[in-house]
Amino acid sequence: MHVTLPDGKQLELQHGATALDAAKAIGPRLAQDALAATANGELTDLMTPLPDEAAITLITKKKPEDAAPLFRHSLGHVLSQAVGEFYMAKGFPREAVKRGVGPFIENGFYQDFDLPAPLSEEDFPAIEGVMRDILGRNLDITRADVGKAAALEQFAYDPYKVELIAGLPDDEPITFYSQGDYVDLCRGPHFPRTGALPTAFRLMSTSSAYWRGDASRPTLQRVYGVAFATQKELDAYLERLEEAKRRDHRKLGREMELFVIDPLVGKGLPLWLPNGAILREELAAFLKEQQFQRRYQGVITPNIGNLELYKTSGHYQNYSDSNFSPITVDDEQYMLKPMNCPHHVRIYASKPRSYRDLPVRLAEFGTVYRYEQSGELNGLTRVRGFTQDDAHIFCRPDQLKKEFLDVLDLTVLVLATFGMTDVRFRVGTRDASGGKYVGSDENWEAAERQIIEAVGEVGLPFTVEPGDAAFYGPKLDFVIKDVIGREWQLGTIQVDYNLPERFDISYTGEDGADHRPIMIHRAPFGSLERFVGILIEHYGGDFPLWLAPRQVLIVPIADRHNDYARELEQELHAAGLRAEVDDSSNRMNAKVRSAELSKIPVMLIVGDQEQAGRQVSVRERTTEGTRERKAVGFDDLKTELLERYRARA
RNA sequence: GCUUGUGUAGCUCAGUGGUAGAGCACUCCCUUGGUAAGGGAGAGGUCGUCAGUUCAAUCCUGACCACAAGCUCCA
Repeated sequence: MHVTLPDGKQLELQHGATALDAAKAIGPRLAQDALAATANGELTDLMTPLPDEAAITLITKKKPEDAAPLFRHSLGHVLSQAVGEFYMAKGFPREAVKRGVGPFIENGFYQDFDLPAPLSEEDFPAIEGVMRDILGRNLDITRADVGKAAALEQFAYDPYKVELIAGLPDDEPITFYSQGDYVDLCRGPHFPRTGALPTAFRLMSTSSAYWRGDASRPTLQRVYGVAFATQKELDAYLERLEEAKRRDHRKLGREMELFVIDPLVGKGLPLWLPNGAILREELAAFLKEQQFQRRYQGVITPNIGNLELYKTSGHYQNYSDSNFSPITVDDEQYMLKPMNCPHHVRIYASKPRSYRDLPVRLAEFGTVYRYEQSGELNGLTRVRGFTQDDAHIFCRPDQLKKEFLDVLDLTVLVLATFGMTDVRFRVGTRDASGGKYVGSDENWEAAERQIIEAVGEVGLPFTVEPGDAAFYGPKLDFVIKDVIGREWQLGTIQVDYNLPERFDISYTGEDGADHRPIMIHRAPFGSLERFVGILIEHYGGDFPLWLAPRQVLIVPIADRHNDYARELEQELHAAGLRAEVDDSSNRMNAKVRSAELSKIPVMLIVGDQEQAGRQVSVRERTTEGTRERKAVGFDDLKTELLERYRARA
């Protein structure tokens, strides 16, 4: 076989040779330092046979981070081994610990266990201790091919492994990786020995995980760990987690009095406090202005609807699990509205439509209710009652592309307005097998094709995810990462040929005949709840002036300046700015501190000097830090603030 | 819904088998201070809920409720 090295040098090795063989052929020193390799661009380990034509690079202890997935995976095995030893030390037999899967993940690894007694996070220091001990033993990690029968015999005690092995093809060898007396079914790749693994790891949490992700199968206990090549990287990662905690919208939401979730009202049903309501209203006003310019028309629809409506739309049948149960009134059944679309369709159908009327763009901040599983609820980002910035565009086929592009343009504008750059565009299409979709194949294909075309035309990077479509049509979602890397879907655009058909809506064409309109569903924010939640974390509570619930705080230095301060407050308020006076008996330093902690963007400090010349001393929070200006004319400042407010800066 | 945790004053958290404490916030008094904490006093708690064990439970046990992390799910 043929191996090409990064410098272009060629090696001729025996068939089945490994990266270690290649390293040995180059030199004994390299063979000693090598930890992993890439073959034709893919990470591999030192013990797996190379392909017959391989361009390889060797990864040594100088740059272990290049092989992070490998050491994370190996540390997962070390965890698995350590947990086994931990339970044996408690007197359980070796076979008592059964294991699900244990892959590497973004910053670390996890391992699923079926344990004889639950593991708690208090056990982590002890288990980490065993792990470090295993690293200290410097066990060789070896790879072996075994036959299926032997594999089944080896893991006869472990039903999970048996199931995994049984699912593997009969004729291909099954690989095991071992270190010391620990053996696991594994495809690899791994580090060559436990002593080479980084010690910068930490066990983070446990959780339940369904065997094979299936809620009807047994629950396993999953242990998560993070691991990095160096302690410095681990520390930086932990610091990021701390930062995420500081920015957590649930914490800031309470501190800044934006919202509360009151169990007496109901879980997943947030109450917007005055400060939060301001945020929400500012966002709504921003979008309404845009929609007005783009010729949308506002509509308002009720929060419940007749069950027949949702049977016609298909929401009732297709999403029975996530609807609130119907309410019976006078022999009729009603349901809390899970979607605004059916209502908007009926508004479209409320009068005959001509091709001249199209497109019809109906917009509503519509509140919907969905029964989310209790474990899914999360602050504002996952709730049971929320308001979508919804709109439905009914258009002719020849208008579809232009309309879609306009919606895309609006969404890009929204994201840009908030400086959201780490956004992923995801095209959700049907998956071939699924039966939950309504409508004809040709409609689906046309819709999917047009979304992909339009997105391509705008030049946005996107991924296509089969199976991610709505039941009535494919969609384009905007997905943003929060501070700790969790992804949240924000806006969505969906092309729908099916609801118009289900509701049998039409327009009269130029030819005098009836034609079927196409619907676009769109929500640039997605939901106001989730968007505000993400926005709080995005800004860390430091909102720009236009969004800040408390914009200006006037700080009188002594009581004798209170009247002047109140006078300024009156004027700012009359001009439409959210201003307050801190007339408490605190010292001015304390007032400044308290305003800073409240993240109020503009502070006006007034004392004798300012009062004499109708001036203010300005202290502002900016992304670059504190900015101070002394002796600023109040009227100029007011004009400046108003301009910034109107410009949404 | 599942697993592991957590639940004590508005917030952040101590604490004990003999019915509770701090800091901040709040109220009042003193202080009138020039860009991140002036001083003092006071008020505030059914120790998540309901059962059980006990002479006695905030503490131990159980169930429930809520919350957190993750899993599953997300029109």
